[in-house]
Amino acid sequence: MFNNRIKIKTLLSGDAAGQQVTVMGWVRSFRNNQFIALNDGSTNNNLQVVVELGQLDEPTLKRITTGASLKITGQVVESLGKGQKLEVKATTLEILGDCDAEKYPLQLKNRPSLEYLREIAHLRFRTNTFGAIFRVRHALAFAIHEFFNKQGFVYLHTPIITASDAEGAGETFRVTTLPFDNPPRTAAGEIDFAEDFFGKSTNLTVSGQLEGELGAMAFSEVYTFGPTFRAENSNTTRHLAEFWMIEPEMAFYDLEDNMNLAEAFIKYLIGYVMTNNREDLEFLDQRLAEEEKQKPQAERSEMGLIEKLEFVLNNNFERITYTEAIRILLDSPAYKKKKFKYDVSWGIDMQSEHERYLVEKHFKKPVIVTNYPKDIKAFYMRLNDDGKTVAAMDILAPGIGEIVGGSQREERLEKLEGRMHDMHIPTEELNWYLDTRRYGAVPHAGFGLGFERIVLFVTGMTNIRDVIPFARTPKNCEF
RNA sequence: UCCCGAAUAGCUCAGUUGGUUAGAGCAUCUGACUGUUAAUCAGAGGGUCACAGGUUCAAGUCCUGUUUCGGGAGCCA
Repeated sequence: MFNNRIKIKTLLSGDAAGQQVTVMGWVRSFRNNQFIALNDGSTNNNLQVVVELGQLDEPTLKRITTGASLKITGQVVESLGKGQKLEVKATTLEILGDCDAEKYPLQLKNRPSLEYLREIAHLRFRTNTFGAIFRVRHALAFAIHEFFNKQGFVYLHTPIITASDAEGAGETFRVTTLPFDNPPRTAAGEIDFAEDFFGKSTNLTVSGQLEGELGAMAFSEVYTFGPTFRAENSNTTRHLAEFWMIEPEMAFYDLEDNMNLAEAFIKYLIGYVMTNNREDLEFLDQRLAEEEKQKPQAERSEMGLIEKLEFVLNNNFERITYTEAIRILLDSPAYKKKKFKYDVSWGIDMQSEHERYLVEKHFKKPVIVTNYPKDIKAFYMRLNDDGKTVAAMDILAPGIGEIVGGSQREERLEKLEGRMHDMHIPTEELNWYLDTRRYGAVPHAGFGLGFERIVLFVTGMTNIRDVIPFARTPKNCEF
């Protein structure tokens, strides 16, 4: 600590009885004009602060409201009450910031809904649910860097503003300083981006992969972890216009190596949180169980949150080829009873219902699907010897769907140019990318993992807007 | 963007077949009590029934449009 207060988590987990301490935090509840439940965000557990009757004057007492911030000094003592081992007997109490109870929109005893809390996202961190979620989110971010650092990867910052959407990963947000009421025009009447800030049309990145590959061709192993932007009009529980993505890129890796890394990576993240955020996970586990109770029997999940995470940790991900996946679907009772809305045949891009069947009904664990038909995958994926499929791999997680998308990259120049030509991707703009295939090309692979999706999976939350502090979605850019 | 559903007090929700003055719990305020654990008990205040039209003697309730939100689908991470 760099100031003279003690964090509530430290206080509660240590043997501090008898010590004189200073604590600061926000009031969660004030009972009996005597007992303050104080929280400072270090843990969901509140510290009980006891003030003697008559110790404070009436006006001060009235200012101790839910949400008010306090500085308290006092002695740590064994609690007389049953709810907690330790409590602090206040000797001085200073109100740092008042909180008008009549106006404060976050009255915890009202059991506010997640939907309501999304509207007051600036205050929702002060709830147990969002406290737990964002401490877990932090831990996952930290674990990501720890994992790659241990493996000798270089953290590469790829650009946020780029000049092309060559990957075709989605609609982009345009970046420009041109006046939109009267932009400069070319002789042909089109907007003249030569006059723009960068002298060309630019947009926010939809992926750092192509730049990541450049780094991998020197450092062998790199990863990116940064914001990504897609201007798709997606209104779902698992899409954001601004999200965070992790994209490792490894030279000398084939598809198999790529899968091994991805699986070890996900398990590392889960394992990290299981040991370092136990209390928060237990809270989220309980929260999920409460929520499941509201659902009809048939819709309830079979496993609790912690149980699910342990299961994933202790079992290998199922690995099947696309062709096998299609065969399983065609042989499934669901298909034979015509339960699928969309038809199944080799060559289709699997629909959500198909992926859910494989993951949630058939295998009941994460599944890695490999070797997809080339026609439904991106140009940079390595063409297999059969000429029909590419060395792609998607990891599908129960309840979330696609959590990882990756592939071995096409390192053979002629084949890559051929694919780009077939898919009408201009090679001139990507000369810098093609240079990696001209000068010392090596087999390499990589994948992208949606950060918020892994946070969803680990916290058991179901709406992606609840696992990012301030969600950006179509028609919503508050805060 | 498409399909389905919703919008009533600060929050969570009821509101019957269209019928008189709009209901509850919690929160808030006032008072009581004082080792409480979402403290408890008593009382009080609090409503443009999302918005705009329409049907009707009469609309929170029926119809149309708009907005926002939720769930599902597509796009994907």
